[in-house]
Amino acid sequence: MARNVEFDEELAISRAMDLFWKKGYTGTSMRDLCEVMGVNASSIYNTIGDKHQLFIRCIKYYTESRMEAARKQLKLIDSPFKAIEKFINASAHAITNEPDSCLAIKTTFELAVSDEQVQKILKKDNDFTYSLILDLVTKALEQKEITISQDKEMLTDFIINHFTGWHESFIIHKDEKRIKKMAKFLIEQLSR
Amino acid sequence: MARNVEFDEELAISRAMDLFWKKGYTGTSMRDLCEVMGVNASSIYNTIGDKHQLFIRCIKYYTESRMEAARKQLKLIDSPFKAIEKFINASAHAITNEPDSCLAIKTTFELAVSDEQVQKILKKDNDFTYSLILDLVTKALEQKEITISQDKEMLTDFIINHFTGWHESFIIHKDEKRIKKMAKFLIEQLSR
DNA sequence: CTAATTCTGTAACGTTCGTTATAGAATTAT
DNA sequence: ATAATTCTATAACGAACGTTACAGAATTAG
Repeated sequence: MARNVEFDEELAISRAMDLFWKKGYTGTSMRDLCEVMGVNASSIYNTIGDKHQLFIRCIKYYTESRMEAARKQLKLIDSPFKAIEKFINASAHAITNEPDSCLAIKTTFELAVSDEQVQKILKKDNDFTYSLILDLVTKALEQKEITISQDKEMLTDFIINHFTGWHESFIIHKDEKRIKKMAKFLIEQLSR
Repeated sequence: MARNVEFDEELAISRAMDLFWKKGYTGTSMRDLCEVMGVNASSIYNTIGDKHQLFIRCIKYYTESRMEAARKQLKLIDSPFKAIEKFINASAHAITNEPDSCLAIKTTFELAVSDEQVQKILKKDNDFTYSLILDLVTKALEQKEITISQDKEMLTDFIINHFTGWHESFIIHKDEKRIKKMAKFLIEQLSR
C-alpha cells in the first residue's frame, strides 16, 4: 500500500504555539508558521487544517501542558495553605521572569470576546485552576489556615484574579518588586 | 490663497478608536478605518499619517478621555474612602456592562510588549490612575478610614490591580455576580 | 520489481493588505 | 473672474495574506 510517515506533530505544534504566543493570532502568518514548524503549508492543511484549527491545537496544547504542570506542582505539598502560597509565589515568579506574557490571557483579550470556540477552551482552563484552588481553599478553611473569609468560592476567585493584573503591571512597569509586594500582601491577608 | 476646510478630526479619531477597540490593531484594516471615519485614505495619510500614527492618536484619545472622566468623577466626593469605594464600584459596573473590554488593557497585551511608544502612553495612563488613587489612599490612611496596611504605594497597586482580572473573568465567565462579590470583598477588606 | 497510496515542495491562486500617484474638485486671496 | 493652494476620489502599486492544485518523491503491499 502506501507510506504513513509524518512530521513530529507535537513538536511542530509546540513551535507554532511559541510563534502565536509572541505575535498573537492575527499577527502570525502561515508562512512564518511553516518556517518555524519546519513543515510545508500543504502538510499542515492536510493533517491539521487551516490557520484557525492550528491555533486551536496550539492553545489546547498550552492549556493542557499548564494544567498538567499545576497538578504536579501542587499534589506533593501536604499543607493546603502552603500549596496556595506556593501557587501564588510561583505565579508571581513566572510573570516576572518569562519573556512573554501568558498566552491564555493574551488570547482572552484578542479572541475570546468574538470566538466562542476559543472562549470555551479558555474557560475550561480557568475552571481547572479554579477547582484546583477551590479544593485547597476548602481544606485550608477546614484547618483554619485561612481566616479572612468563609466564602470559599469567592476567595478562590479573589486569589486567582490577581495574576492577570500582575501580568499587565509587569508589561507596563517592568518592576518585579511591585508584583512581589502584592503577592506577599495577598498571602499575609489570607492567614491574618 | 487656498482652502483649509477639514474633516472633523476628533469625530473621525473617535470612530477609528471604536473600530480598533473592537478588532484590535492588527485585526483592523485601513479600508475599514476609512469607511467608519468617512474619510478617504489619502486624507488620513496627509493629515494624521500611517496606520500606526492613527492608532497612537486613538489610544491617546482613549486614555485622555478616561483620565478626564476619572478626574471629574472623583473630585466632588468629600470622603477619600467613599471616593475609592465609588471608583471600585464604577469600575466593576463598567467592566460588566460595556460590550467590549478595556482598550488600554487589550492594547497592553497586543502591542505594549513589543511597541515602546505604545507602552509609554499606557504607562502614562496607568501612572495617572495610580497617582489619583494614591492621593485618596494617603488621605484615607490619615483619616484612619483604611486600616488594612500602612504601605500606601503597595495598597494603591493592590487596589488597581484587581480590575484587569475582572475584565478577564467577565470575558470568560460572563458572570456579573462573581465580579460584584470580589468588589464588595475588596472594599470590606480595606476598612476592616 | 510493479502498483498503489500518501507524503512533500513548488508555485501559484485570488484577496486583501498598507500605501501612494495623480487628477480634478473645492476653497480662498487678489 | 483668476490664480493659488489644499482638499478628496479614483485607482492602482507591490507585497503579503490564507489557501490550494499539482507533480513528483517516498513508502509500503503484493
